[in-house]
Amino acid sequence: MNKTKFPSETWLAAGFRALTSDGPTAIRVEALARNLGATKGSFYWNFDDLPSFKREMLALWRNRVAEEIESVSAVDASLRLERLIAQASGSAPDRFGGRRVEPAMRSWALTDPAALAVVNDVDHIRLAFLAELLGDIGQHDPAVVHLVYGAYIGLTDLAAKGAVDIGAALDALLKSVSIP
Amino acid sequence: MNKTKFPSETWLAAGFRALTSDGPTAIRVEALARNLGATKGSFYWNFDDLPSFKREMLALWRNRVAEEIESVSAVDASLRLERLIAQASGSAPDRFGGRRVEPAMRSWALTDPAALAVVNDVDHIRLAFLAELLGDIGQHDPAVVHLVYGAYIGLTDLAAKGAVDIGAALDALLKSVSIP
DNA sequence: ATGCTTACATACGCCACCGTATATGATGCC
DNA sequence: GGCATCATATACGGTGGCGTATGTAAGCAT
Repeated sequence: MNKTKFPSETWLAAGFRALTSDGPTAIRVEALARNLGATKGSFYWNFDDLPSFKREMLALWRNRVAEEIESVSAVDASLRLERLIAQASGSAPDRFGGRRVEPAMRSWALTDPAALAVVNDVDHIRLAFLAELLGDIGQHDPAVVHLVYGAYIGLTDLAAKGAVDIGAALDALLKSVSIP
Repeated sequence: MNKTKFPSETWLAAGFRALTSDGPTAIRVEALARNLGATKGSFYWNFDDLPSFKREMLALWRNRVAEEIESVSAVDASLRLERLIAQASGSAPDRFGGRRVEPAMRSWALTDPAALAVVNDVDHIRLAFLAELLGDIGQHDPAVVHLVYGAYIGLTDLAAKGAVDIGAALDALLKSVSIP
């Protein structure tokens, strides 16, 4: 049997569930403890305090995004764009709450400077990679890079409420901006 | 001199300032009162309670969006798209917090069912209008309509943090999807 | 078996907030 | 000038959350 009933990963997963379902302010020690059937004692054993816990959540997400980009840049150059779209529109390999994480993180960034810093970091990582990919197919206009990324962000928001197919829309977009 | 020191519009404006700067949970009676130099007494004179106050905020925004659409649909058909872009990218005629209202509202909708209903309503209004405009220029693909709207949403989010020119990106998009 | 450490649980003080109940100053009316 | 009503202020009880301090049960070491 396991030694520890509530390891830090369990707490972090509960944090992401709270974030995606009820927003950043739902990340509260006692609420998480109730949901897990634990108490605050375990939380304060695993983490210094609530801000520290949030920092770990943000770092976790940032690393996951970086790994996703890495995994795409590892495939053959001619397949990267398709792969990127598949990853953006598919059921993301997201351990904590699926596609709803992206809107929740951006929402978080609107009010929390630490979250804003991480989201800005993530934006730079993805924009740089996207600029490279679009450059490879002859598209060098920075406005177009921003456009594609903006469309991705907006579509993840609309898709979180259903009724929008990210893949179809992004396909239409890339067909438009590519220079074949 | 004015008769009332803190009419309901003053409270609502403070509500929008709180929403755009610190998120929906910053809409709190005592915090608003502090910011205005008033006390809770005035708030509970003007509004039944906090949920009622939030309902008024949501209704106000919904009506403002509807008026914006109306104003665009009133101009000559050939100018509507340009006008729409100008309105989307320019310093919006927004009485409460400028362009930051849009991301804040969508953020609010992630956690509050009443806000979600209003945002969905607004989405339908704007998507219907956009489908009509794009149809006028021969673009009938629903995925493209979603794409353009998704780009608008995502770009308002990116623009709220600076570093992105909505107008340029939307211009590039419409150049791509139009069928001249 | 005794003691130390780990991983939690429980109990407490504190503060922020909501909503209500009550008080107070100003304004218009007669 | 007396009086009602308006608009706001003040005072209060109750809730829920944070962080800390303390309790406790199980594992391992010697």
